[in-house]
Amino acid sequence: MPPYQAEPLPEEARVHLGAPVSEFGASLPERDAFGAEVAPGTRPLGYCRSLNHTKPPYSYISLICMAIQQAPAKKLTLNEIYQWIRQLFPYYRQNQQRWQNSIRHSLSFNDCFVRVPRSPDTPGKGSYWALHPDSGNMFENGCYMRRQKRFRCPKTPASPSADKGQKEAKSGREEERRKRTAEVKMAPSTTPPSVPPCALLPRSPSPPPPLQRLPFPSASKELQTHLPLQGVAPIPHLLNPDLQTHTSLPPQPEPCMPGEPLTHHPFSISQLVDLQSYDGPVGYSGYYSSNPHSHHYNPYLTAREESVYPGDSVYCPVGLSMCPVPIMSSS
DNA sequence: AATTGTTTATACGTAG
DNA sequence: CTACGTATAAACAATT
Ligand SMILES: [Mg+2]
Repeated sequence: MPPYQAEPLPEEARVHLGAPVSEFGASLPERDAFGAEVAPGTRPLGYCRSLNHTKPPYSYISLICMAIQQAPAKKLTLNEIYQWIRQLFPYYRQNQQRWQNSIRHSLSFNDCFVRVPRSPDTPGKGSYWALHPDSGNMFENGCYMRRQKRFRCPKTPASPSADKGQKEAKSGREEERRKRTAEVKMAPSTTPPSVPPCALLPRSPSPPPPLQRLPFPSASKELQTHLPLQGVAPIPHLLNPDLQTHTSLPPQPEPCMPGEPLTHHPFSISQLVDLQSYDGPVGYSGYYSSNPHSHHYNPYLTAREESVYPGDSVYCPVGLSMCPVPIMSSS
């Protein structure tokens, strides 16, 4: 038996099939791609793409950052991170063993995440995870899949003499690289349906990242404080109704209040909110560029792990990339 | 025992 | 091409 066997049937399935039985027991209001509440039975017919969630264009690192930053306390337990992600992105309702392992790995491996000892004697396992004070805004460039440089804890291990960086002299042969796309996954015969317009249309033509604050689906204190051991809705609402209305957005332009001293991590996820419950290639309001002479990491083109179920069509905007691409069109 | 956390190894795609 | 950032798997150790 495989190490991890996929959930028999993604809890998701049921949810989408009508029974609003969230994994939290309570009837969590279903959200559409834009975070709008979907009344039971009100779902548009074509909406039922239950198991066709494409992988959100965010690295685990960025997801974790978002989760942590939206938390009032700016710190979350592992499980809370899981929940936040799972809640927001239906895609992560599948293969949990897999991505959760990756999440753990990311937390440990990356210096930008630091472990914060748990409160005095709060019941529960594991400590909190927070962002390293100096990690800053790691995604300001708008590339959520790959940072230009990964934050390294300034601490130079061992002798501070530092001197030359004792780089990982790991040169060594990179070995064979063939295999590769040996067998090109024959797409589900059926030609991938043309990408839904919304998938390509920059929702907000607004140029780069205006750093509007756009609060995340805050788990509101309710969750935070009484984070139910298990079995209760941790994240009451993903979106503030008023926020969904794109009409009135920026409540506060500043991500941090004057009162908030030191370490603030402006994530500038700006329009990201629109991606809540990212359920397929909903319009990624951001930073795709078709700039020909610049190859940028395009998650849709390079998704390693299957982004969708076999047989399901996958919408993959092609020829686009993630990063803002220095388009100084102005010039 | 299960969850949480650390670590090693491999693979992939892009940046330079 | 190599270097780097990331994804994934897996083998543990630590904790509850
Ligand atoms: Mg760490």
